[in-house]
Parts: sequence; C-alpha cells; structure tokens
Amino acid sequence: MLQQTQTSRVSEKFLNFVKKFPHFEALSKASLEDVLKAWQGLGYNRRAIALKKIAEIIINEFEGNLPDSIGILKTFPQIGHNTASSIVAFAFNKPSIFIETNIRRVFIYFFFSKKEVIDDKEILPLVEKSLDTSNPRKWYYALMDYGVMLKKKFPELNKRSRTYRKQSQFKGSDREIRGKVLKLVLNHKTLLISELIEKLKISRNKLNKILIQLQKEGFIKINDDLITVE
DNA sequence: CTCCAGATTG
DNA sequence: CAATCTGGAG
Repeated sequence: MLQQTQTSRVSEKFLNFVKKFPHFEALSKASLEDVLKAWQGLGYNRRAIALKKIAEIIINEFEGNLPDSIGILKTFPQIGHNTASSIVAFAFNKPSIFIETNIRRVFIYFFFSKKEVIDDKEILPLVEKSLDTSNPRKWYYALMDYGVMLKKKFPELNKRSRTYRKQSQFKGSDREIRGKVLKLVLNHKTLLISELIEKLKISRNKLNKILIQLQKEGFIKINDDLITVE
C-alpha cells in the first residue's frame, strides 16, 4: 500500500483492510471484487491484484509463511528490491540495504549538499555503512521519520536525485478515465460498454483501448458488450 | 497545480 | 533510458 502512496492515506485504509482480510488465507480466498473495493481510494489498483496473488503464492507454496529472503520476495508480483528489503527489515528486523524517498532525502541532505545530480548508486554504500545491524527496524524507522521532518524544511531536496521525475498531469488523462471505469464497474457489478460511453462521455475508440488494457492486467472480463470484474 | 514507504514494461 | 499506473491531500 505504501508504494508511491502517502502514509497518511494508507493508515486509515490499512486497519479496515486487515480487519477484512486478517491473514494470507483470507486474502487468497477473497474475491477480487471485494479486495478491489477495500482498496478504493488508495490508487494504483494493480497493487491490490498483486497482493492477492502474493497471498495465494504464500498459501500454496510457502505453507502460509511469509519468506524472509529478499531473493524470494523479489519473485512476487510488484515486489522489487526496495519493497523486498523493507519487508526483511520491518517484518523480520533483519539487516538489508534499501532506499526510499525519505531515506534518499536524508542522505542527500547530509552527504550531497552541493551536488546537482545524485544517483542512488552513490547513496547505497552510505546506507550500508550507517545501518545499525543489531536493530535495523528501529534504525530505518528513525531514518525515515527524519526524512519526513526534513521535507517540511527542504521540500526540494529530492529533485536533485536522478530518480526524480515530474509527474504528468492527471486531470484529463487516460489514467483518470481508467480509474473511473474501474470504479463504475465495481459499483455496478456488470456494465455495458454503451453505458460507460454515456456516463464518461468519451469515444468508443478510447474506451476500447482502456478496457483492453484493464482486461489484460486482470481487472475485468469482457463478454461481447458486457463487462464484469474478473 | 504538486507529490507520494516504487515496480514494470517497451 | 522514459512512460505508465491511481487518487486524494495540501
């Protein structure tokens, strides 16, 4: 949930989510529709699909236990190096090296105060050197909280990171339509393409492109003109 | 308008 | 490498 989404927004949804799906088994057995509905408001809906898939993998291949290996975690959908490593650090309190936006800000502030463009590869060795291997969880929490605090005073720090990229406009974009389409399908259970065109006031051509994309990613199924949640 | 405890794809 | 995914707070 925390991938590219503000903590303040996640914290409210999270409690609701774990109440509804308290363990991997519940999540693996739940319908995709229920999972996506519980996810509403968080954005990046593909993460909801991934999380359910991960629950199924853990139930079927790992006897219901979350692996503590970065290499294995990285084979799960939507889990890259940073998320895999943070799971190892936070869930298991085992040493791992990773960077996220708040950690990045701390190291840019302290070690690259003048440099114009900073690559994560330059930061990683410093993360490794500074890590408290006796209690990585506590160290990373502190580091990230410090980064949050720094942002208030220096909101521009991460713009000097090579990873920084200005986000394209959301309003009027295909992304916005995509979100609206999924929300409508979730609220109506089934929907006709003609109804979507009327509600969203967009061309059939554009809608088709988005629907095919949603189908390909496993959100919906299309039978003739009828759309349902996968 | 901006960005967010990023990952994946072309 | 760049583009794409999402929606709401500030």
